[in-house]
Amino acid sequence: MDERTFLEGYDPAGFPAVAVTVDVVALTIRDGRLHVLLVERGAHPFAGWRALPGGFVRDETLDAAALRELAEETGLRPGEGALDRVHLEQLRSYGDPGRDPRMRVISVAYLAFAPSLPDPRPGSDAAGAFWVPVDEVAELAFDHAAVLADGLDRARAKLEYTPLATAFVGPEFTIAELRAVYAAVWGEELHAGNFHRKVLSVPGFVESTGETAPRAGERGGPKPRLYRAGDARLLHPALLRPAREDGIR
Amino acid sequence: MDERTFLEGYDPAGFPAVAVTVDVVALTIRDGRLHVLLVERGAHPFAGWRALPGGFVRDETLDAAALRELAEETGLRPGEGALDRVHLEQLRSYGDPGRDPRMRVISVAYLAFAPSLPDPRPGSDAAGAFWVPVDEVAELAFDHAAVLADGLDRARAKLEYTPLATAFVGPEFTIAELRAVYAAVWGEELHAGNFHRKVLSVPGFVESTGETAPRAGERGGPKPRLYRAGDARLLHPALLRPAREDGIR
DNA sequence: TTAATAGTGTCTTTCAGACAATATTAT
DNA sequence: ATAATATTGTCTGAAAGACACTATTAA
Repeated sequence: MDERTFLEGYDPAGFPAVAVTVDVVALTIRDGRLHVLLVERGAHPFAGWRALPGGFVRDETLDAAALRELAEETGLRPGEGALDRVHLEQLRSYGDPGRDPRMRVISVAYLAFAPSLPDPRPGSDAAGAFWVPVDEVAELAFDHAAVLADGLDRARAKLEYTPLATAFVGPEFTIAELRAVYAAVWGEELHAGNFHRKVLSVPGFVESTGETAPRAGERGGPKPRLYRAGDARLLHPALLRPAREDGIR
Repeated sequence: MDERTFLEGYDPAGFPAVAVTVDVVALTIRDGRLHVLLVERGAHPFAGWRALPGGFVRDETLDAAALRELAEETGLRPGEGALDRVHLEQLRSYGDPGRDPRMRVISVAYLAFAPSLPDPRPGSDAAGAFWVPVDEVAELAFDHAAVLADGLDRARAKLEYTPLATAFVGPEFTIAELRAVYAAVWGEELHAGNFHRKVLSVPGFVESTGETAPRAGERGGPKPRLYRAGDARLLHPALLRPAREDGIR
């Protein structure tokens, strides 16, 4: 039997029923605090609970499914600007039997990083969606609390050795804005002077626009210079996080 | 309708047929070279091609499925030693429509690191399995070449900031053996003296057994001291890879 | 004896982090 | 004027990498 004959006679129904979903950990920074996009579930199971936005995968790539879910839950449309600047990457998959009471569901989780997005409007399959500060997130449906925790770990780690922080700010930004991103994600203040020098010393992290902001901050100070994201994909040397417990045992 | 009523009336067959598989990138070091476990497919599709070991997920966790596939393809049994020392972690998932000609298949890929394992014996659903040096791997079935590439990237990166290298050696090892792991995975020689001092200076990476090897190397030299893996889960400071192109653009 | 290896010492350069100084701007 | 901020300078200590040296052992 050659491969063609085999495929023609192949019966896909011979496998156990498994569903595949994508769930998105969408992060943004508002008022200097890290927020995550949550929805309130309108349907069973976990009706009334908060959850990560997500849904079943259709005839599309996993990346496309994640972007589609994000667009649906935020009410933003691809091609209209805001969504096109979102950084999207796969986080990991979750598939314990019993994580969804309906049936076996494997969820491919994604991480999304965006500059401050507008308040979402309810999508079709969510009773509501909203940005919640990550340190105020209580119980979540399914195993979404673990997914969120993994997503935050990944985000915190990636700030160290990639230029990911630039995904949280606009196309032009000041060093202080970049520092605010690190402070919000890591949850600790950074020394302004050392941070400034360090960012400028990493090749390809940021590049000067030659311009300065039209106006200084609300509490005075010189007009800061403006920068854009550079072309580095890895930071070398990295911006290491201030000494957490050495070598987590 | 409450949640119980909903679940009782729920019909899982209402979803499009999707299959979920696990594929394993199993790495080991033999004769100082990094090898990957491959199988020769006996069944369509891609009959006769080489592929990563893997198969459909049953009623088990994804981790368990990966370990089971690894056991089946190597002929090793859990609980008998060798397999219990294998380090297993999820890599990422692959789900492009069309990556499997039979139907929509989402594959959750795993990375496995093991000390030198015996030659595998053929599993039930593989015509054969064998260790292949990673730099001699040619075409692979499905999108497994990309999966392998991602796995190698991950392995190379994790050597830098985790004690992963100790998963490639036995329970007691010499600094030179550890250095050989780094050399094999990174594909470049490391300075023996600096490596030695560096490894010992990272807290929790290795701990001395107090013993020395009964015999020196084949080409002379003093009897090296023996070490075990320490309790660190992250290396701090990290063992950075020798200057690849700065900040891969 | 020879050659290779284990382990240590030293020096230079780079970088992180603490601290200080100066200039600029909103209020 | 005052206070806060942007940016740059200086200093110390840690760490990476180059190189050298000694002691030990197989062949």
